[in-house]
Amino acid sequence: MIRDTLIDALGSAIEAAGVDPRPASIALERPAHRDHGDWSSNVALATAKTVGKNPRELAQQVVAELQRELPLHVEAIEIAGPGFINFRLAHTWLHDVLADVIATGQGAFGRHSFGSGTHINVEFVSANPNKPLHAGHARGAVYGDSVARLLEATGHQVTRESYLNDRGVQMSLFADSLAARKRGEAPPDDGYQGDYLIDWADEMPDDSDPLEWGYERAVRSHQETLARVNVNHDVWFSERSLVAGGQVAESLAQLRAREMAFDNDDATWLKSTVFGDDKDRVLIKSDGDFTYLMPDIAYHRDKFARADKLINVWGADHHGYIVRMKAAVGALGNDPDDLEIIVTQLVELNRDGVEVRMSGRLGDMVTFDEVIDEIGADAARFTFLSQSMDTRQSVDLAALSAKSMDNPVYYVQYAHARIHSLMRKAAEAGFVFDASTTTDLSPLVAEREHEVIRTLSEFAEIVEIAARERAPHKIVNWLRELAAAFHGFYHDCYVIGDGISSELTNARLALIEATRIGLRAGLDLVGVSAPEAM
RNA sequence: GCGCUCGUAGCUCAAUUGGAUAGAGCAUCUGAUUACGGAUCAGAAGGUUGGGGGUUCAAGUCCCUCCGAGCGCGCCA
Repeated sequence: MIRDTLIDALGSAIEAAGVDPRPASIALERPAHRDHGDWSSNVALATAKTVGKNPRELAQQVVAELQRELPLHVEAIEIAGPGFINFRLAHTWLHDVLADVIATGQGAFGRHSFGSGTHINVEFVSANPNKPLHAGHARGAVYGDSVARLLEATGHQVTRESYLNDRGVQMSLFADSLAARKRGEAPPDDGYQGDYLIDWADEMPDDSDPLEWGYERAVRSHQETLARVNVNHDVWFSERSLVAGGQVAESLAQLRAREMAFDNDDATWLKSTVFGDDKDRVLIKSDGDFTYLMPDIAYHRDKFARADKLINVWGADHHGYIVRMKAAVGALGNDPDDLEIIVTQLVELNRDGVEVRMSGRLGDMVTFDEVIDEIGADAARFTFLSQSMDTRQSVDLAALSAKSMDNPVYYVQYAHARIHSLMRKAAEAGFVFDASTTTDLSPLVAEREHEVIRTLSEFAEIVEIAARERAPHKIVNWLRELAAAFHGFYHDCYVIGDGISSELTNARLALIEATRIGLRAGLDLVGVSAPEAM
């Protein structure tokens, strides 16, 4: 890769220039502005101080060494600003990139292996199994799944998991509410009021246990909804199974053995303050019941027995529990850093500028299914993944339901469909791209063509960063850039036609094939379909 | 009151984790096609990155302090 070539060259030049001490690492990045070349390094700036030299002077020395024998593809090296070293590359670089994309192929493009040997459990959704998923679950669901996709693409072994809170007061209330509906009565005042229970009661056979039947019905509802947006969990983990299997008791015994649990005021407490929590937390109440925390601890203990690292995707309203959950993990003897808790900020849903409620006890909520019905699975995934989970997201359903400019997913999918259309046209004209034969890429000299390849060249790096930072929105942004570069190319550069030589047609077919690979690979990572026609 | 997450163009959001002149889309205005799908392309305009101070070669990014927003703060789950 060109990146390694340049870093190696810089390293050698720094050594030859007699820099001492030598920098621990050499940064190489893509400048924000094209004027600053294709690649840039701030190594002179970063090193100057410790060496006691002026940054530009140091850059001069390094560049003088580099000039002795220019690295492959390098056309010019310049010093700019306070001491940046900028590399300007020949077109041959991009031709190599393009050939490499095609040789790599769709299945492997942008993939890495640095996660090999690490098993990560990604827990997400984990909604209470007593009502349909609501719109507020959507963001976390597609986010968790795309993080899992990114982890898989970087070599990790991944388990997608959802936790079921299937015991306790809420489940009894749920069963009572369902039973009441079955009798044609209103649910208890503190029960579940939503109309969905009327439908479920209708479906329920007369001789069924409302709790067991309702529980299974709710889980099935979650699974069916998630499947519509390409989310399929490997494990649906039952809280009841932990209690029944004795793992809660074992976990408590383990905490006691480690002197991380103690009795006080007729209750049993976790020493979470040892791990930075504000106060110790109750595990067993004075009435003898568990708090929610105790089974959660047993659950995380179980997950750690099955995976190396845990990722929990939580909604913003749960951020207050992060410290105590990590403390609990530490108390069990695991490294708290091996439990990564990601909080997704809320989504504000609007319809024509008016806010709609996403959840509510009375059942006046917008369900996840309704969102999918309204805007489609692809738009739902693309939209909810399009920005960082750190900030609150504002979404207008009316704008997204229209196949319009407000909806970037079509812009990207349209690029993919256009490529297939082009290939069909090319085939009619007798041109069929064949990846197994070498194509002469030297006719690709237009800036529009280079922009497409330059964007493709960034993909592998973007995938790595997106995976490490758990940031699928970076893939979404890259897809928009690639689509934009392609549409620009498409507009200015004809692939087939009277004035186009067969050599140029073949080279451009290679370009659009590589673009197709890129679009497909990126869309796969965010779980959005890549249609061949729209 | 305390804590967490934030505050970037009229709107919705980026910004390679400290890099060079803060970028896209939408909306607004102006243009482009006798050929491959106009769900397209090009251009213009739009900013004191909430305010103030600090750190350094360099700050939207780090620190302090105000202002504002969302969400939490139970022997509920």
